[in-house]
Amino acid sequence: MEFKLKNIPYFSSLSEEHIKKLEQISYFKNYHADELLFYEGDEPSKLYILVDGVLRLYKTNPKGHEIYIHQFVPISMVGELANFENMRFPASARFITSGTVLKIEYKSLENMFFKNPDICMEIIKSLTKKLKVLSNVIHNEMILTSEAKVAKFIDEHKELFETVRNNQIAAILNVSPETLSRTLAKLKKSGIIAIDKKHTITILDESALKKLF
Amino acid sequence: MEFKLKNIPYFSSLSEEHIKKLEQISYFKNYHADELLFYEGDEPSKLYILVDGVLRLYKTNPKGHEIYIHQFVPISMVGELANFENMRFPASARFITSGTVLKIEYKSLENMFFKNPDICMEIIKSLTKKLKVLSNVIHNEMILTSEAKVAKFIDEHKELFETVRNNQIAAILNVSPETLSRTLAKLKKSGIIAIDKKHTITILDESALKKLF
DNA sequence: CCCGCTTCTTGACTTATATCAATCATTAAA
DNA sequence: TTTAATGATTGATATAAGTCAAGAAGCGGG
Repeated sequence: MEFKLKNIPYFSSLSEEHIKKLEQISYFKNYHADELLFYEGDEPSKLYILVDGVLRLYKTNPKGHEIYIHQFVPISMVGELANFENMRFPASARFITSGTVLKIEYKSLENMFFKNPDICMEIIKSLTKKLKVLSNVIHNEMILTSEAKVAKFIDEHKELFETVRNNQIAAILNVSPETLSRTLAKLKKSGIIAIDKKHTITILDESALKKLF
Repeated sequence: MEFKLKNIPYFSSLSEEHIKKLEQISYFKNYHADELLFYEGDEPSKLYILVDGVLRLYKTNPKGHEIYIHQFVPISMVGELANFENMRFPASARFITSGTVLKIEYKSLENMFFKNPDICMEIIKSLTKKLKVLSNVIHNEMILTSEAKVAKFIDEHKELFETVRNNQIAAILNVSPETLSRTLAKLKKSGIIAIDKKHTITILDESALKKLF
């Protein structure tokens, strides 16, 4: 697939001239599934824009387990916090599918970039989106119990639930597969949901489900 | 105390004319300690700028306990996520000391505000700062153990440790007072820190302390 | 359709931290 | 200075979730 700078919303307002300049300080790179884009603790030097594929952001706890934070889909700016604040990446990023990122030399960009109000606006939108994501992570992980997390996930991502293995759902929810299994068993027993052989889920009592989170 | 719009960094670049307009859609309000500025779940209609006092941001868990998120000190923009994203406040805010906020009618502001590149820049800075805060909250609460939290707090906020009661430190760290007490006892016993009668803390083995988080 | 590999489930156990309760220590008020 | 109130410590117990292990179910290739 061929990617163009001007098709990226962040830069759609740029003049031909600016696009040219941007081309000189950036390039596209392809990644295959499971490849790391950056690792927690790395010093950033580039700003990333995900233009293709699914990129998972996660942290690693002292036991060496992956703690799921978020999954990016195109088109998303990635790693801006570390670049803007000149700090190390607070999390790692790994491709779940194959994908492509635009890598931009951050230092060169800073000047020409932040003067443009349209781009500023795009950055504000991107930062706000990310703030919302983190605010949600905090809510899910600090406020909700495992049962509440599962209930919320079923309510909000029924289709995802039916397409990915329980295994992966447990990873996304940061609960063990055993806990997920037990929680689902409990929800089934209390008549809130039903799951058939084909892993299709039916919400039998939506209000009871919502009450759980 | 008398507060002026032009002394607020977010607006320092505005022309006299714009300041006048801003004055028409904003006002200062004083709060006393313990007073709520907004409550989790409220619909926002105003953007807040804390110009005086200490404002605590917290969430409430299902058991009714306060979960500490962050404490704002002047000058900080507060509640921008909820306003920008047109969502309910994801947390509550309560004054710890008496304080003052500038309240700005958000809708009126939106137009004149986001056009100005200087203000955009300030907003980006503010959002980035907040992103860093949340990223840190996630790290502290999802990755660190209680012991690690305590160790990190001692390392980073020695002075605070010595001025506020253990009670309050426990609240800030989101651990129970008992757990804090036990953790401190453990650190003392292992010769990493010493605490005297006056609640003065001495770090005896800094590298061992840092290794804990 | 059967075999072997994953994934899922279930039970028993572990662990970190909260909770409850009693006592001790410190501070502030009388 | 004595006393009441508040905060800190300590031990015992509870709880939610993770871990380990074994068996069951589902699935993909021959």
